[in-house]
Amino acid sequence: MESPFSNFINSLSPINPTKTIHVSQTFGSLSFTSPPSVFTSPHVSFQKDNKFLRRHLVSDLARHQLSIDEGNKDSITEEDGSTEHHPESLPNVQIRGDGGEGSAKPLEDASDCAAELPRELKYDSGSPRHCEAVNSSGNETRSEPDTSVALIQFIQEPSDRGSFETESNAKETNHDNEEEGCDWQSLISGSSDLFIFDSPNVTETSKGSLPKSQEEETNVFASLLARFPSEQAYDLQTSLQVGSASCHEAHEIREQSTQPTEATEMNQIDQPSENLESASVNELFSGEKPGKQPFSSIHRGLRRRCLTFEMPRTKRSIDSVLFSTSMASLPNEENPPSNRQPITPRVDPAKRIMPGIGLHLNALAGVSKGSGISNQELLSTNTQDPLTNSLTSLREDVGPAENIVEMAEDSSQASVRKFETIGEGESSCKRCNCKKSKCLKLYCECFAAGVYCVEPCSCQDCFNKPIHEETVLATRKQIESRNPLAFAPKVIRTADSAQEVGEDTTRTPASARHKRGCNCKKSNCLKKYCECYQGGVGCSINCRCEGCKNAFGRKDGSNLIGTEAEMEKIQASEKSVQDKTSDIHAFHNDEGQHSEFAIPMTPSRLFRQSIPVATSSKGKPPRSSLGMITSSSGLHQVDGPGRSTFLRTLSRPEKHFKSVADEIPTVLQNCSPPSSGLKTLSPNSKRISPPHHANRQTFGHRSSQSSRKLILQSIPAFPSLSPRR
DNA sequence: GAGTTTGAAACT
DNA sequence: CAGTTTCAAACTC
Repeated sequence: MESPFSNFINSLSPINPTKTIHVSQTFGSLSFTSPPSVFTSPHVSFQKDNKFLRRHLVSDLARHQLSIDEGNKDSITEEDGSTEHHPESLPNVQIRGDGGEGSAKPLEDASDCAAELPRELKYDSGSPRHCEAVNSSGNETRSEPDTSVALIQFIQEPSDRGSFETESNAKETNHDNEEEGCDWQSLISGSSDLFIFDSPNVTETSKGSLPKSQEEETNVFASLLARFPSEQAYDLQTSLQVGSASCHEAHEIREQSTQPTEATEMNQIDQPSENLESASVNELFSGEKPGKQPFSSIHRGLRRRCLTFEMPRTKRSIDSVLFSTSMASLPNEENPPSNRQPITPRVDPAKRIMPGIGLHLNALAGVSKGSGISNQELLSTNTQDPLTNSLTSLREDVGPAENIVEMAEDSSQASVRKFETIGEGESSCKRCNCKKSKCLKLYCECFAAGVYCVEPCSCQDCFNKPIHEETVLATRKQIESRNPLAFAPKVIRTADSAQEVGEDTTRTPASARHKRGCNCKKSNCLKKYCECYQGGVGCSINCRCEGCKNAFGRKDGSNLIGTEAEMEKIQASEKSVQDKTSDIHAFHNDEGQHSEFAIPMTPSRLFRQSIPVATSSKGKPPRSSLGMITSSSGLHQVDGPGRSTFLRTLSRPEKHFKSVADEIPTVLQNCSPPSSGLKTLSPNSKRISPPHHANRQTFGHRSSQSSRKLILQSIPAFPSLSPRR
């Protein structure tokens, strides 16, 4: 850190030093601690994200801001310009492309970030995944340096789209940076992977930063932002804006979250790398801007730990995510997925494996275990593009902090994401304790979340490891063949919820619901035995539970959604047993606030939150009628069990039905005529009938409706649901 | 930490 | 598709 850069920084602004400190921490944390698989996968823990956290935070913030300030990109850019941090990322870029221009400032500003970026780039390049990503992307297959180059290109693109410095140049710049940041490197040396993750982010930041050459920077950013999907732009902006602050926060977060070991750096790295590879690389290289979106997605992906096998899919997922996430439709992204062969990505199992676990997402994770990720991957691989996309998007949603923000997107997309945030909530990093399932069945939380088992797991005869990638994939496929949604997020949040949640990521939207619903008989849905409760969502029509007292919302429609629900939840969490009485109390507690959301959340809650998001993305929201109903209605009514007679898929009535509907993005639902059919069809014929109204009613937040609309609009991209089934 | 409870997943 | 078994998490002590 003592490098001349630090000196510059110091001279420039008092703030910088602090940044540098943070940075150092982050690096250290990164290098030393490997966050657990953060991503969507349940395993993923917030902590895991250390590195990710930054980005995520930033991204999340950015997302939020974006959502809020969609129109204010310019302002953001301005902020970026104001904030010196952004420049940090730029420095690398500047050095590369600008030649003389921005170099000075960027360097200065970059002291922290810049150093990181170059490093990241370097490392990234080194990571096998990067190479893979590059390859997969179809861009030039490049050695490690190539990857860095690619990153650089990204950066440059924003600034200088047409003019890319030669890769060699980029490399040179990188080297320069590296040299300068030797300290960093030394610190980081061990955690190349981590950097890789960062790299995507970095690239983003760098993009934003690149243009920075002071005055130009703002303009450039604005243009860039405009180009980029709001989210991405946001991320960039946020990164820039947040600048030191973000860095600090991120660092802090990391520190807090940093789990020393869980997610090995490899894992984290892999995921991010995957994301990067799939999204960033492909898009960036191939296209240009799409890349940015990918980044956002990437961030999400990063969080999640994706199984390596999923890698290819992850790309898709990412793409899908991008779609979902990016308000603007990204035809490119869509195409890429198709073009990109999810499978190909796997190309180097060794790489994936080696670096760590592949991510498929979270995202995550997520999903958690994002959940989703694996699902996404699987799905994607399987073929059902639309579904997979949705799923992937869902997974992406999973991202922890992002979850909330993303919720809307996710829900809209019905795809994946969010959850995984949950995964984060999972933050605890899921760990399984499987003894007989070999971690190849859904019994295994890790497997179900699409995450590889890690050290913390105390499983026996575990096959859910990169080493057994093939087995894992094959098993997944089998399971998916049975139930395409098997790996999809279980909890779905509707767009409404997402919007509702809006800024408060922590809140569990009333609209969020468990896809399948629970079947609790003895726990009264007041314990984690209940998947709904565990997911932090209320029971819905889909639930067949008996004596439901779910603090998050009862199946019968007694909506506790608001404060009451929170109260109950809290009480329940405190002491599940006393729940009955507590429930009543909870109801009484009607404070407008939903403490739940506000509440820091127990891990479970966090997890839930994140999860719901992810899930939300996947499916429920989509169900036009059903989804709506379920989400919203869940609360209100209906009788139970949502077993619908749903026509379609339901061999097993509800599940398939639900899953399908859930999976279907809200957009699709809306768009698709079938929705109407679905509504009528709802598995629980009972429930369905009133879909629309019920839904609306049920939705705690009316605003949510508007939000949905928005989401829907944004979502356009989702593939048709039909394909799968 | 061991044992029990619970409900999802898997199987028939 | 319903019923049963298997399984592992959640919970209790």
